Amino acid sequence: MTLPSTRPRPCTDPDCRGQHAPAERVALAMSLCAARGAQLTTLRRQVLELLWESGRPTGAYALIEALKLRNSRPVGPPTVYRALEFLMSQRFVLKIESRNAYVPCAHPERHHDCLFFICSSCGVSAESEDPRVEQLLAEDAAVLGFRVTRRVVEVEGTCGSCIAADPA
Amino acid sequence: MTLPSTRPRPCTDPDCRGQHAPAERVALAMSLCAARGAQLTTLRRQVLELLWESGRPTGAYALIEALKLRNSRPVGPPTVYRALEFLMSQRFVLKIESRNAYVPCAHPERHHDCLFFICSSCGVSAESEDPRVEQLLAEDAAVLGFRVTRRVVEVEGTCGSCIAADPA
DNA sequence: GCAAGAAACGCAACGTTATAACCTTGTGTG
DNA sequence: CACACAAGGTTATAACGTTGCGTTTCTTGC
Repeated sequence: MTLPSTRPRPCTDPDCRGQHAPAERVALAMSLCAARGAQLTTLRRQVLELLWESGRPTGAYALIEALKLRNSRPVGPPTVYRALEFLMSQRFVLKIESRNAYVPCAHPERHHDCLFFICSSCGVSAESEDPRVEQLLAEDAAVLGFRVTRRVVEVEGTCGSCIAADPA
Repeated sequence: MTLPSTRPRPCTDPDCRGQHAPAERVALAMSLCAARGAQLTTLRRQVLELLWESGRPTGAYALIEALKLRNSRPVGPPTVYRALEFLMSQRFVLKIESRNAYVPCAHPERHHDCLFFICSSCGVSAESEDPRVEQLLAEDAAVLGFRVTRRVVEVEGTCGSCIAADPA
């Protein structure tokens, strides 16, 4: 399987002035790694590039297929999962739990919780954030005496483009 | 594998006056099915009972094992997945996406979105709801022109009991 | 430069979660 | 009885993820 053709992912952050072309995002990851003393190896960089080029949540096995095409030498599941683990530890990538798929994070330099809108029709996901939601979840957790380590917020539905294309 | 012993699941809804013992919950499901013209067959009822008795998110294959013990006659994965699909369609059960596991819903009679707090330490999940979160997500979706069909909100962390037991 | 240790990667096998495809059974209806 | 239909059984396989271990590559202190 080949990954879908390059498609810029929109940033839904109204304050965002960043460049979200794959090259810029990978360059940001490289500079963050340098600052953090982490190694963005060739393999890890390739996985991140593929995720940016895909434009939609992509499964680990699709990445394996794409790496095979790009590299001639095939890689196994553990290799890709380790790369994903690293990229997630650096917050360059996040997992969409409801899809068992992975997406690049537009703003790894900022520490925030992401919020995803995933289109059931075309498969594209839009990354967003809403500090008000984070705040409410923190309040609800406090009431329960619950210490939060991670938030998963995924909204499924139909994106504007698909509604326009097929107003069912 | 046997399921964990019976453990009442707390309802975090402050307005709740319902009885959450497994028997009461299953009885509610039966009456809702009667009203809806849906069939809560023996198998489907057993799966729902097991989920209520488990007290924590339970995987499909654990349910298969538990059904084997309870029934002598083993059931295959498709059978259990079909039962879960039915129970989810009736809103008696929800899936915890970040765990690939299933939990019974305390209030299938009300149409609402659930919010889960899942303890990484003991595995217990607390079901909650917060209309304010639903509202904010609806607003964010509207800005994107996105039509929502489902919300997944799962908060991972450490529950109060585990913090008290091991204040690391 | 070079040895020692750590980090990353390759590989085979395996474990877990979920679905496809097809068949059987039971039940209600004309 | 013939038929339609919903539910469940059976087999196989797809899809997702991990363990264990050996090898390579990179870094670091001398």
